[in-house]
Amino acid sequence: MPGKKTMRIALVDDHKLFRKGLINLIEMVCEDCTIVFEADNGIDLQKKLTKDNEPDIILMDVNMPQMDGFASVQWLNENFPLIKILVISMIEKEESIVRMLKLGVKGYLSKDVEPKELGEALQAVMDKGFYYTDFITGKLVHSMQKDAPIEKIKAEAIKAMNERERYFLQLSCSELTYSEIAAQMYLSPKTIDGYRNSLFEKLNVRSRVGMALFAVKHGLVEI
Amino acid sequence: MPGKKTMRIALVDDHKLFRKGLINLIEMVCEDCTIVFEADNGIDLQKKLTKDNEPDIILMDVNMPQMDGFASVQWLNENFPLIKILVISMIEKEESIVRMLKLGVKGYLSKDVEPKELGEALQAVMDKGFYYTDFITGKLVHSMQKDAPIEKIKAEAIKAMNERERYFLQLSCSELTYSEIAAQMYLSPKTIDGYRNSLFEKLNVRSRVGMALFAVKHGLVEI
DNA sequence: TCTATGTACAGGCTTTTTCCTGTTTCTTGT
DNA sequence: ACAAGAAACAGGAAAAAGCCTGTACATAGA
Repeated sequence: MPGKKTMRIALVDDHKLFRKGLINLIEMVCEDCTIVFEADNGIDLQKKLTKDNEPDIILMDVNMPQMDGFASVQWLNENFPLIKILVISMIEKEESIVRMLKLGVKGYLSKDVEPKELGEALQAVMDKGFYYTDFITGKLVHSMQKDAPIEKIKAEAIKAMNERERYFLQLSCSELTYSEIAAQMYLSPKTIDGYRNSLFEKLNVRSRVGMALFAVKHGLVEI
Repeated sequence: MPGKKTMRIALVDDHKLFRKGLINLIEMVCEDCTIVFEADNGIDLQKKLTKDNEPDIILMDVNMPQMDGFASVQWLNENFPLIKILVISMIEKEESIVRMLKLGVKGYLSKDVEPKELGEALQAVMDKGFYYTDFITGKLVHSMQKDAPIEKIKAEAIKAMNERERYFLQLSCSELTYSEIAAQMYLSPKTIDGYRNSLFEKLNVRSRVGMALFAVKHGLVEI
């Protein structure tokens, strides 16, 4: 075994029993690991975490009283951005997983993870900075894809637009007035009136706000 | 070796030499694999792919003349949604990778992949439906995170809002007129005027469209 | 008690948006 | 050559949005 430098770990979970079990596991699978401290929730974490006892990795629960995992991760991002966070949760809802990943956590494990995998996860987070299982990756990819499939009706509406209309739609997603848009497109404001009216009908909206939101929702404009 | 049913594979790549090399590789690492056909690009694929020779997996290049990988995948999604697509590309730009993943490809390999890994990838796609390496997952996660971090100024703007303002902002992201919003909030339209003005200033926008786009961009409202 | 602050609201005004009903011009199919 | 449809444009007008200034009232500090 190569002499790896010791890994400093902290736990945030409201179930004391689970925490103790986890500590046992960690000590089993990882001889170079030190448990720096334990906390019951985010509030408790804020009290116990100081610059003198910064862990390398925090094992974080999601559901906790007072201050949950999301809030805790956010707080850590702002105050201790270098600490790597590994979520250990019973929640396997795609939404939670994706939300946590967006917050930048380095991994997401189920609470009934095998001890062996826990060790691998810790090692991976230390060595390459993250540990994402196939399950998590699958959720992630799925969540990316699901906002792609547009309902058929809308898809047709979008197809019904031509290039000029698309361009007009883009410009409408801004703080330009229609007069300014007209200038930009080298058209009369009255022509812009026509574009707006036909798009309102095609997209089934009643106002410029509705039109802009439609465009954003369906990825027709980047914001 | 368990008797796996034979795996039908097709290749789409404009480099004939590379295709031939790939076929050799596949035959080396996978004895149950059959090459159904090869195509030079998407147009050629459309000609050669029929209901009688549907492969299980298509190995797809990204850069190709006439009809590239993106267009080809899109066409396949619409016409042969069951065929699994494994991208083999020299392009490792995050944007391309993510775009392909959004289109639903089952894996993304580099052209200088080891033969062994190619075999594993094929097997994984057949068995569990996808094959995502750490590299790809990393790109994916990074691309999700990068649109999350809100510039500090904006973050402060968001914090500066109170509950009522947030609610007003939500209602503004609709086709309701301000009068209707006023009714909804049990306030006078004139008060709504005030809300709008203060939000315009806080969020640094000049129109309701700008305000709505801000809200969407920063996840303050779901659309 | 005085004062600053925040919230609700009004009048009055300009600009922008939205919605009509037309005209002209150009292209396209027959 | 001619009808049909589109794209560009106009006049006119109502509704909505946007922008001032200013008042009333409650409430939290000093």
